[in-house]
Amino acid sequence: MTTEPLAPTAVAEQAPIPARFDTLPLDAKLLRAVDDQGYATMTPIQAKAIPVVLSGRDVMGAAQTGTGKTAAFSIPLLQKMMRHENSSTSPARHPVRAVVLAPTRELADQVANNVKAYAKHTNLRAAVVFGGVDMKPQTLELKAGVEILIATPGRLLDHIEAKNCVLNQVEYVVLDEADRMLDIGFLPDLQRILSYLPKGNRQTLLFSATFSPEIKRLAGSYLQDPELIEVARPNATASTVEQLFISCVDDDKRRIILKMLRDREIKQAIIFVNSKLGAARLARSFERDGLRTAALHGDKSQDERLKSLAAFKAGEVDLLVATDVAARGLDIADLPAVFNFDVPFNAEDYVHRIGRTGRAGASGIAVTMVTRDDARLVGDIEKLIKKTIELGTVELEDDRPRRAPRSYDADAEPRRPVEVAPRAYAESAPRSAPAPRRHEPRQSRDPFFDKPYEATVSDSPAAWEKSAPATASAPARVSPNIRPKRKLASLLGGGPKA
DNA sequence: AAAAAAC
Repeated sequence: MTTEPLAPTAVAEQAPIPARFDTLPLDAKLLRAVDDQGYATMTPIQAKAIPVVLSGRDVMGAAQTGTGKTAAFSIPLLQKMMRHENSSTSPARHPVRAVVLAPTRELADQVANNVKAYAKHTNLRAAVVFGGVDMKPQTLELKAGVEILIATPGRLLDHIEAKNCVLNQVEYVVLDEADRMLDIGFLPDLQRILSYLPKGNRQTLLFSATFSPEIKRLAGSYLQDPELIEVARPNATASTVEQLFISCVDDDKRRIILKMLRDREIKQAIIFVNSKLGAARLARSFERDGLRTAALHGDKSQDERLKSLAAFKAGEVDLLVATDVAARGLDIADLPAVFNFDVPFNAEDYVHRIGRTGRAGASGIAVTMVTRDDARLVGDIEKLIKKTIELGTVELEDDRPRRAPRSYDADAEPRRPVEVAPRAYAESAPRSAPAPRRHEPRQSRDPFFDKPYEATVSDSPAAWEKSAPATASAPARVSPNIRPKRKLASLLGGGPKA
């Protein structure tokens, strides 16, 4: 019996070599499309789920945000459907065989674009239908024949009842964001849709990053002999997202966000709020601050919604102020940060909101503004994700008379008193180098981004202006990521109105 | 306390 410790190298964990897509029994047309997308190796959920979906089993799949769930169901789905692939132009030869449901229009659109990309070398046809836009173009597409139909529930029912599509040959049903699709708000529509599908022989696939025990139980009644695939504990947040709570008062939220954007040199961020009106107002406020801002919420026309999202994805705006319409599924490449201006009412929504950053292995930061009234919601979140999140404060340089402090934990024993000045979170940085952590996208779209920038800890507009590198050739910049349309001093002077 | 999803 030896007690000799193993050499460190001997116990060092060998990272498993990720399996490649081309080791799977997939048609060359699909492998080519996957390769076209730039993917070679599978994520854990893909490696586990694809063979099971191919085997024909029902699946309930849980994996963290940003780990490739869409590909995990759409690639094997297409593979199975290719067995009856045909090049006929007759609509009758292209009956709807797969229905994919998503909880928001933008997500349905995104999923459809993904499915179309994977299907592009096949003869399978995919289409998306969602509300808020003219039905006619969708109707024409449906009548021309579509094998894979991606939809939001309401508009799909509209088309079914208008007899624009027939679902009596559907073999596959996918619920993306399945726990949302099964919750009380969607369940009636979902059940009606399912009532139009043939009984029996159907493969059902449920995917989400969050599954409550109740939803899991409910989901079981929609599945036959399902395989439960969990590559992480359900409700786990992505490990690539650094999370932070900031104890504050309502009046300071906006300026704290501005300060953190600047101190951490955050290029782009989604700011989540709990109401449509709040989103519209906050977006206007950031706009007045001179920041390139777009709003995304359900009171906007669908045209405006799609434009806001497209402008944000294109980097034409830096801030997207959104309600929970943007909480789930949306894939915005290399988004460096998410702010919760309001703590979400549902802890699950917190997981999804912060999952807009830190996707596909990129790093991200998620900052949640917490007031005293939010104590219970914060508790719910930490319980759900089984994690305690660092709670800090951000000092604003501020001469204004203040109301009595009402920040979260103001009276309690400070839980984790942290000064969120730039250096407080640079754990890896030595004290002598108090540089703020930078959240660089993998590919910088901003030629100014890597320019040296002297961070300041001041929140005063005057100091903010001073820190801007002004040259004759380049316009004055307050930070590499925030481009003022007007002088900030004239905008921020006096701070926000109560 | 809200949002989302059909017209």
